[in-house]
Amino acid sequence: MARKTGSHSEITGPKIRAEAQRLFARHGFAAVSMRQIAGAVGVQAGALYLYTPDKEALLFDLLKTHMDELIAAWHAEPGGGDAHARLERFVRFHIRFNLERAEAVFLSYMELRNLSPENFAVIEGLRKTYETELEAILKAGQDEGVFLIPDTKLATMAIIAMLTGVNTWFREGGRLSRATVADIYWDMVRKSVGA
Amino acid sequence: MARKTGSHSEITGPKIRAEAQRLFARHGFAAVSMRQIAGAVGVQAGALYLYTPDKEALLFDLLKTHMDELIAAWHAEPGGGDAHARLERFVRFHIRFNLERAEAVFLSYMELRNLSPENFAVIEGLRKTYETELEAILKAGQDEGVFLIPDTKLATMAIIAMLTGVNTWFREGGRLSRATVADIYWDMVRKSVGA
DNA sequence: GTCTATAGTGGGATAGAC
DNA sequence: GTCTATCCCACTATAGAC
Repeated sequence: MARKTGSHSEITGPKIRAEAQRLFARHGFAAVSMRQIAGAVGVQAGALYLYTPDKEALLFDLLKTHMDELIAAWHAEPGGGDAHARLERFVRFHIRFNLERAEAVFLSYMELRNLSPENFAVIEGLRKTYETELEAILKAGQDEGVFLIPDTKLATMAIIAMLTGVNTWFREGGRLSRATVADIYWDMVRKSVGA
Repeated sequence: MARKTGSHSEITGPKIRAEAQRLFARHGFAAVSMRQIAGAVGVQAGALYLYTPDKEALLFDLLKTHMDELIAAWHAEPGGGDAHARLERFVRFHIRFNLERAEAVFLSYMELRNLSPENFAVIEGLRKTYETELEAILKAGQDEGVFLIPDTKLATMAIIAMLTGVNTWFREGGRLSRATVADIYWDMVRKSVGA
């Protein structure tokens, strides 16, 4: 434990990603130096290049992992039920998952500009995949006659923006609990689609 | 017109702000250099310091001006009417104004981190002022009995996030016109507050 | 696997000529 | 009011010792 050098590849890799995520979210990708990340991890800057080919690849890894986990977590939720029940599950899932990973969510909205065009396209594709999950629910509800939605594409974007917005103001220990916030947002979403 | 040097203080100042806004919005504050801004304006980097004490002050000026103009433009809108009519005006105003100033809106959400604590507090105060305008409408509607809102603070944040989200996907010449988008969003907002 | 040292580049800001 | 030139510092990434 006291030694300063040695083999730590199984510890250092995840630690680099964790500290990079924290620093990028707090100060912005361009404003954070590799030296800062190395300092937070407890290694020298050069050592980072054993784990990532360059700074942008580190960012891409964070965003890609986040999007993959988001989609996997949604697929792991119980399915079935009518559109009304599925929409409620989506709303509660989205708020819960995003609040649990506030830093990663923040990054995945703010730092897309710093990706190469190829990497940008990958993340955008995953985002689209996730949005399509919500749109499918809205379309199903429209077909079943339980929702009244003028445009399902716009409703998809509107609902996701509204739900993701919770991350910008929610503070642990504030006036409302996560559960209460989710209840209230579900009430607004439900009404907005005419259910 | 052909001379390369001379006095242009009335042209150069606004040009610096315009190019800085464009570049900051496109690449991010930290990723844009003073040399880049100067190049876009057509002057040397040193000349920028006749117009701004430093890079951060340039950013603050852009954000402050935007927030002042947003609030002034809202106050210039016709007032009066019941809460239902005032909410509709707010929804249409917000979408229209934000689409007209997409770069400034983007900056005012993305680059707050790069302000000093004092300057950050100024912008946040102005944002709060604007949000309070919407909250007052929602409270009035709740009192008049025309809205059914579980929590006016949350509804305020939800509606603003939803409306501002239009900027992330709207493209001129796309499937829907601005007017149609505003109609659809107004429909969703109206329903979400139980009107 | 991590270190030290450094190459090479580019950053913000300033001084002084014109 | 703008220019050129420059100070000083920080950055990403790499080379080579241990």
